[in-house]
Amino acid sequence: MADMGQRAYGQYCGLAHALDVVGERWALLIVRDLLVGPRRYTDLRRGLPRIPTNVLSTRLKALEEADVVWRTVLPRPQGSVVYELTDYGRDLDGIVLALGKWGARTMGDPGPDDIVTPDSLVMALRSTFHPDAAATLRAGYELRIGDIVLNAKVDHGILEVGVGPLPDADLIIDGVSGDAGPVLKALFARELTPAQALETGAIRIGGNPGLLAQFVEMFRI
Amino acid sequence: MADMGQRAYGQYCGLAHALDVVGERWALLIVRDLLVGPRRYTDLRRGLPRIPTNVLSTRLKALEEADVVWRTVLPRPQGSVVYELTDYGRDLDGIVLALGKWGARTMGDPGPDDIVTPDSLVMALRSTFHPDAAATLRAGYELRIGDIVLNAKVDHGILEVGVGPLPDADLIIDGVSGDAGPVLKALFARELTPAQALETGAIRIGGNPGLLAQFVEMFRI
DNA sequence: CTGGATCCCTCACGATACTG
DNA sequence: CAGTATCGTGAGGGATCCAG
Repeated sequence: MADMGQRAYGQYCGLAHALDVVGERWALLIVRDLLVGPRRYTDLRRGLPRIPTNVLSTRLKALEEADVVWRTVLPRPQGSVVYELTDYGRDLDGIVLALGKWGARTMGDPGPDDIVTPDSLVMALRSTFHPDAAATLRAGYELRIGDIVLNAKVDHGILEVGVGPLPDADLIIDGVSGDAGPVLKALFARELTPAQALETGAIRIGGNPGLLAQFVEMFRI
Repeated sequence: MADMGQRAYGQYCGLAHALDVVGERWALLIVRDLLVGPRRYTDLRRGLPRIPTNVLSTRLKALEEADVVWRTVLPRPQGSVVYELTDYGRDLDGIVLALGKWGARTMGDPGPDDIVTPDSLVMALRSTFHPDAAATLRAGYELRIGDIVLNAKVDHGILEVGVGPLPDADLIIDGVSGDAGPVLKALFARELTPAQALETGAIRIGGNPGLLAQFVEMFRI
């Protein structure tokens, strides 16, 4: 803040101010992970392996000062530090989802060093969800992408996604290969039909197979 | 693009890719101005006085390559270069508006060197507009902020804003002083009532004064 | 082990001058 | 008008180190 004078955009404008707050490199990716839930410093590092630790701590401090992020020291038994979004920070939810959806439309195939993280997948599911295609549905899903396991519950147009398994899932979708990310993207972008994905072995399913077609219907890039 | 490998976020994620495209410094401010209309290189420089010219040309090239921006050379009589958004770029409209609205909520008072530009004001009006407060209204407005003149037309929940006067405006609002930006923000944030603004001389109005209260009703930070 | 701080190096950005 | 060229600086990248 103190040294922001030199790098400021010099405009009295809501967008310029927003970019002062969350426009710096890595900031919105930190927010993305915190939108999934409170995270510790080490969780954030794991979710953002390429972020330098000094940048992470600088961003967290700036976001805290801007009232986007909240830093809590858990009393006991761990005394550990937890970062979570403030109400103001949580108001970025729709923006992050929309920007992720916008970016997904021109996302090619992953580079050799590109990774997929649990938190980014949670947000990817949420950002591609079409409530109207789920208006009359109530079901639970478990997704396995590489070694990531997600749970998703749909209840009449409302989607909830989290990290971890769903024991009583109605449908289990298992992206078999290492490139399960592109497979999921191809399904959501309608470049691949569920039938093709099953035939080629790109995915395997468990539970009620009849739910797969509608599942894919609910998500669209 | 060629040298993006080093600076990439290393994540196969829609948001990360969006940030690769429009996440660099100045990029979204360029998009903001282009959302108002096609602009020439010099127009963009005027709207973003603090941007280094090499950064502007670098961004424009990258945005063009990412299919966000379109570069046209007008045939004649001017042969001048015009930048405009592609359909894909125009899909950022809602995101830019939402981010601007989000940022406006924590925007303090302008710094001594902060400026207000016509394009940023157009977007500020659009981002704070509440259609439901204008559902049954049809009216035209002319706003004068410093030496900036804007026109706004409301037609049953639809708002259109542009740069320039509106000869047959139903209401003319004139922010008198040099800090007309904060006055407008105070009005939209409900920190100042229209009556107070008139009494203190912060604004003057022409046309039908009865329209002022509803005008202020339509915009809210 | 978590939650950082510190160091060095490089390149993106900022400022300015200049050109077709 | 629409950029390119040049050069200095500081934010970001990468590795290591340290306190609780």
